[in-house]
Amino acid sequence: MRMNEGVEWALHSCVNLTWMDSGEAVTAARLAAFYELPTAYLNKQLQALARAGILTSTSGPRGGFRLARAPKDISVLDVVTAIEGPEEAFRCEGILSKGPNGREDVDYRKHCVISQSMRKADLAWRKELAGQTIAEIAETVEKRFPGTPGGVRNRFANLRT
Amino acid sequence: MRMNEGVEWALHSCVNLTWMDSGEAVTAARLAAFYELPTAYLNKQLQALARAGILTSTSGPRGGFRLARAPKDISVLDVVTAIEGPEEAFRCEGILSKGPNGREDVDYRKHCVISQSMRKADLAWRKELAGQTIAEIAETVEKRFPGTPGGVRNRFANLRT
DNA sequence: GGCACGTTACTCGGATAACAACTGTCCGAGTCAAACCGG
DNA sequence: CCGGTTTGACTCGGACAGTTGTTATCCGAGTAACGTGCC
Repeated sequence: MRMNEGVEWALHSCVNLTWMDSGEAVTAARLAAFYELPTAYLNKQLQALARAGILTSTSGPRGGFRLARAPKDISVLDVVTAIEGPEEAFRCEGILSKGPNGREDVDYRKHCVISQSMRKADLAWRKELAGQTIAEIAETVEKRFPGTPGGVRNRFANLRT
Repeated sequence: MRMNEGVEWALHSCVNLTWMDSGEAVTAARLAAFYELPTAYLNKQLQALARAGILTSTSGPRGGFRLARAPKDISVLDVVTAIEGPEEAFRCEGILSKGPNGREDVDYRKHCVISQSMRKADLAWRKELAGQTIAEIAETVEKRFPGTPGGVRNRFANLRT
């Protein structure tokens, strides 16, 4: 049960985009170079964020990605879901239907006690992620390292893509 | 981020073992036949549970698996961890070390705000799983379907491996 | 000088390979039970 | 009849393939800016 590496990249990229002057797009190449990541693959993740409505993408010169809405309206769960997909980690295949008194027409994802238990944990996880926003993360970073926003803008400006 | 299928199998098998007369071992073949699962692969998962100290295994005739301790002392998290391993789903690779002011000697798994946020959610998930025991699950099933324990013992007895 | 147009370079986007992990299978080492043999 | 021994079958355990999902890469469609020429 490993989470996609792209989740970490996407979260960091979203936080970095928070600090850009609004209206200024950043290309996938620059976002990748920022952390020395593979450009094309990060682009793939950014596409997923764009499809999910978290980013907007612009083609051509001066194009790139920018946040589609205010950072306070983007939860960590939004980003995770955009990359990982909406389905939960635990897969109830309903093996009870093969057991004694098992029925094919029963949705064991809803009725199986074990499935319920796992779902409960999954909901707790999602709730925690939904309670955190990109804005809060950016704020916390700014408090601990006040020079960060400027440093990030500076790096993007001087990056040799 | 998909969880191993073996987690579902392992949980159901543990609950079924709860209902066996203590001291009576059940072979991997029977546990697998119960839900029409691939025997050898389930055996692999049961081995993991044995390594984790959740089950004890016995070789030879009349051998098989049995619970290593009381069901109330086996949490769902124990089973999940035995199959999936102890590491958390989100992998912080510490990409901040490649960014501006990044340091190689800093453990970003501890200091990165994003990593902390993901870890917080992971802990909530684990806490939820740790709060559920195999005994509680078995109890809930017994309350809803009182005939289950007897039915399970019966099926194991009559199973043509 | 201003505007329209063609060119050009740049960017995303999806289609395509390489790799790793999960899934599934097989056969051997060890073990326990039963059968057998001798006393 | 009883105990020790041998045999044999049974079970787990780890080593070995097949399949799916993740990681990485490449090239084309579209686009916006720029330069050019015309009015």
